[in-house]
Amino acid sequence: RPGRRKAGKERLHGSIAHQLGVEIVSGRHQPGDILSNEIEFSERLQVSRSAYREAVRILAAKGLVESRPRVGTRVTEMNRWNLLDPDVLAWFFEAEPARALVEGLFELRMIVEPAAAALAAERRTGAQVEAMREALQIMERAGLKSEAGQSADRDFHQLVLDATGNAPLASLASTIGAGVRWTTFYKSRKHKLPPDPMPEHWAVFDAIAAGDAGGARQAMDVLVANSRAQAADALEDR
Amino acid sequence: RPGRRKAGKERLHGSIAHQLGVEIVSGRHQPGDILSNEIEFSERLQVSRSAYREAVRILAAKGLVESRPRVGTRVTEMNRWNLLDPDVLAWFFEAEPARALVEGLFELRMIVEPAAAALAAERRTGAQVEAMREALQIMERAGLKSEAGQSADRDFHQLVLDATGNAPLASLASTIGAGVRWTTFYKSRKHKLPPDPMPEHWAVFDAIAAGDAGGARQAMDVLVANSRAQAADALEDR
DNA sequence: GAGCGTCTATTTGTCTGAGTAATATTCGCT
DNA sequence: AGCGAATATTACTCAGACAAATAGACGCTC
Repeated sequence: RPGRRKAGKERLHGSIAHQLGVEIVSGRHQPGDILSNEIEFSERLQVSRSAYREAVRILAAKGLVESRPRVGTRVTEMNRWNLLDPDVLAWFFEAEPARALVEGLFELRMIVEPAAAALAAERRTGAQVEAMREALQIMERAGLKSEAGQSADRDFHQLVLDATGNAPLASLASTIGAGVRWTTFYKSRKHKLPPDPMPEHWAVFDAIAAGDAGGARQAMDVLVANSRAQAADALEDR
Repeated sequence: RPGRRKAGKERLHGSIAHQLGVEIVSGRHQPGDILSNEIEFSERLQVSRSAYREAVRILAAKGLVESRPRVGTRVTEMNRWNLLDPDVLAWFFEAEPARALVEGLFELRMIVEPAAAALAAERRTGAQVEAMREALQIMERAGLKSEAGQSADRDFHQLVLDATGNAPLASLASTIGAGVRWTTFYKSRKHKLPPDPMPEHWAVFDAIAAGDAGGARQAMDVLVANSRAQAADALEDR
């Protein structure tokens, strides 16, 4: 009972996976490193072997480690990691993520989200348009500093991706959502308060509502580019 | 010891996760369904509770199920699934994947790969160019019907993504690679033999080697579009 | 001395059975 | 009818044993 780390609502195996995951993505355990054997490791963590093993299964499912008899559990090469797994990404952001990763994620956003906005403009239903409007209104009222505002922001982007009717594309949302969360977090630490992002959001909305694919692409491009610029500023600061 | 399914080199927990994963993505277990409790399920499968539990941890790590005390293990809604997880995708393709999923994946390829090719053209190193050339030469010699040829095809696409220097983007490769594999599989079943894809591949290569971003984007666009068209044909057949 | 099969020790993998913790449901009380 | 406590069900955690796989050492053969 020595206060397991981050013991929120996570189970024991989950919190161990969490802890180990962070230690891996932050470089505390390098690729190629072999973790101590199950018995030793579980004893050091003061948990049963089963709990530890279930944690390892979780990490293995995300590509972070690989277990083999007689060898042990080895941290895999980074190119085998499932970087688009929501948990893995969250673990990256928990420890300070490498600059290259953040830039890579925004580059991916710049590729995917404008294209998604264009598809959404062509395929969105009326109900989806209304849901988007509502999200933006909440966002406008609550402001980006509040939890409700940030949540509405994420909802909006998720709604756009859902409106594409493309499940794999929408699946990127959780990934990208994590990036957005991180950005807004660091934004709030900056003295120079960021420009109001609402006009850009409404521009995206208007184009999607009007069924204007090209306009939606352009508007989303502007939106993500600004977000990216602010993240770049935040990266400068440290 | 009643011949576990797909008992290749997978461990017991892995093969159970595999089997259950396929049953879930193929709709045999619908979202919202609750799996029988651990004791009953593990007894039905004739395995220990630990093996079954580790399998469930794997599925939970990929977002397919969710376990809670007093409720059981429930299949989650599809929008929570990690569709970009290589295993999940492989499970989809093992059972016949829904038409919408295949189309969605190709749509995603059409968005991502041309953009990636453009980035690769700007950033590739000399060594990467040589590796790409080699892959295409192997592909040319071995032909697409052989395992070596298909492997070289995958290598080429992977190399292009690696050359972007963008890790999250490259992480999409395993996903997209799975799609490519599936396409070539069904292509080979079609009577009308598909057009020779080598010229398109060389066009992509030439543009990347020349550092021509726009040309690389265009060439990759053509390549993926053709692949998509062939997949569409294959979908027609069934 | 080189190559090849065998043997062994180490590690993960699997099994069993017990007890704990969390929580949806039920029941009784107000 | 609403609310609070008891209950039953389920996953969760633990402990200890045995099985299977395999990297590396060893010894044998030629």
